[in-house]
Parts: sequence; C-alpha cells; structure tokens
Amino acid sequence: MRRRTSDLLDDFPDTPARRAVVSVVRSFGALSRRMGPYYANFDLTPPQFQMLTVLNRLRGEQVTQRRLGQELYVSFPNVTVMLARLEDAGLIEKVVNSADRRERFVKISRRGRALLKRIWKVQPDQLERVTSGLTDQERLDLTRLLNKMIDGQATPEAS
Amino acid sequence: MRRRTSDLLDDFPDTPARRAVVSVVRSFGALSRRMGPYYANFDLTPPQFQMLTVLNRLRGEQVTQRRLGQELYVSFPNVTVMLARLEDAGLIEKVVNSADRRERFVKISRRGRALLKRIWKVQPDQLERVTSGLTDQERLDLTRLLNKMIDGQATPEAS
DNA sequence: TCATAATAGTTTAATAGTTAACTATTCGCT
DNA sequence: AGCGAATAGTTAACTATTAAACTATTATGA
Repeated sequence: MRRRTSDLLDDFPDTPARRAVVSVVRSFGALSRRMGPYYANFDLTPPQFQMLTVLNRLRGEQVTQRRLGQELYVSFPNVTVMLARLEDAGLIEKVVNSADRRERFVKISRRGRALLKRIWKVQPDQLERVTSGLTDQERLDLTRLLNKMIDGQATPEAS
Repeated sequence: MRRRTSDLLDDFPDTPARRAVVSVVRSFGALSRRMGPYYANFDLTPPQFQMLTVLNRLRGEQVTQRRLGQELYVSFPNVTVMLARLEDAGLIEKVVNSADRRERFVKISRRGRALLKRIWKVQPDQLERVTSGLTDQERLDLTRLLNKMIDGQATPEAS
C-alpha cells in the first residue's frame, strides 16, 4: 500500500496553511533532487543556474549584489560566495561602481551566456518531465497560487 | 514601480512547466527565510524541525534512516549528518536492529516530543502569516497541485 | 562453504545557506 | 571639516545538501 505524500496524521493541528507549507517544502526537495544531476552535466549546480538566469534576465541593468540577493530570495553573504565561484569559472564579471565604490555591478560574461544557451537547448524536456504530473492549465494555476503567496506574505510583526 | 515575482522576460522559452518550476524554487526560498528565524527561537533549523515532525508522525513504526531520506526527499548521507546533530541534542535515539545489524531504527525522544509540543503551541500563527496571501481554499488547491506534481513526476529515462 | 552481489549506513570533499561580526565607503548634520 | 549613522560587501562559524567512495552486514547461488 503506497503512502501518499499528503499524509500528515500526527497530533499537530492540520490546517490548510500547514498543508500548503509542507507541500512547498517537499516539492522543492523533489524538484531539486531531480534537476540536480541534469545541471551537473554542465558543471553547474541548480543555484548557480538560477543565478546565471537572473543575471541574464537583468543584463542591461546595473545589478548590485544586494539586488541579486533579493531576486534569488537568498542572503547577501551567500551571494558573495556564489559569485566568487562563478567568477572563478569565468561565467560572471564584477565591476566596482566608480560613482559609489561600495557597490559592485555584476554581469554575466560571454561565456556565461553561451553556457545558458547550451543548457536551454535541452532544458524544456527536463522541465516537462519533472512537472509531468500536471496539465499545462494546472501548471499555470500552480504558478499563480505560488506567486500570490509570495507577493502576499504578511510582513513580520512590526514589534 | 514594483517588480512582480512572476516576471521572467529573458530569451528562454517561457512554458507553463518552466513557470511552475521557477515558482516552486522561489516560494521555497521565501518560506525558508521567513520561517527560519522562528525555529531559531527553539534552537532548531527548519530541516531539523521537519525531521522531528516526520519521526513523530512515524512513531510506533520501526523507521530506518533509508526511510527517513525518502520521507524528507533528501539523500541518505544527509540523514546521517542531521541525525548525529539531533542525537547530540538529545532529541532522537538510534537503536541497532538486532535482526539485521545493518539497520538502525530511529525514534524521537521524550525530549524531542516535548520540544515539538512547545513549538506547535505558537506555530499556527506563523503558518498563517507566511501563507496570508491565500484563502483557505487556495491553500488547499495549492497543496493538491503540488502533491499531484510530486506523485506524478516521470521517472528518469530508463536509458 | 564461500565468493559475489546487494543493502544500510558513514565518511569525504564539495557547494549552498544562515546569522553575526567585520571592513570600506558614503551620507547627514552640526 | 569631521564625527556618527547608514549602506555594500566580505569573512567566520555553523548547518544542510549532494555525489562518490568507503565499511559493515546480510543475501544469493554455484
């Protein structure tokens, strides 16, 4: 008898909010483990791919590391470390802002863009596979709900 | 002008599958960053809390570390490391299975259960807050879609 | 019986992520 | 000017995570 992923069955109140959060955590784990080996073929980790994707989308803008942390929902120190590795690999470049030398503008390199293009050639199949339990309409519904949840998160108590 | 989390706007094909995956990744990041400080009040990390929750739900069963990895969508070596820390903290116990001495059964300790109960007293508010962008019905819809996605993931190519 | 395969778990080396404490630079104000 | 607050980024110490290689134990089958 196969267990369903939705089973909770403990003695903690089983609210819709809890079910939603648990599902998001589980889904992320399942997706990461499925996509990881795929990115490894290109000597990238999933977060590194995310970083390159964001930098590519924002190319043309002057992107600070602060901004990257916000885009990726990740802490600022983490951005420093990730960028260091991507810079070693020649996939990104950092330039100090001469108008405010505290800041460094980050951009994807030629080599980074070339890598993204190679990945994109085969990625759609992979994305289809990991979401193959859903129809296209369901995928869009899911996207809408998740974005609504992120955008609508109550701010921490203004204590 | 505020950016929406749903913006993609790069030159990679924008399919429903891609939107769904990107949203899951972003949501997990946003949730983790919001919930992390809350668990820190109890000297736990979010994954440690997840682990205790699973062990609590499965108490009464003889749970191997293998099984825990599957429940948490996490690799087996990771389970070893996490359990070591939880054991040091006295929150779990491991017992070698005398019938098959390769296996160790893991159970939550009295102290672990007591901690969970303290957390549960205040957790519902927190879960409401991070999902406050959604109605109860939307939370359940979201749960259903995510679980369907996990359960329906196509297996890796049988190459 | 005994060698081989399979299984459970651990260790190792690497990246990712956090918070807290630090440095460097700029801004504000007197 | 110049001192103090604010801001951008880095470093340090820690936990989480993975894949790959390892150990220990059990199952299989000639």
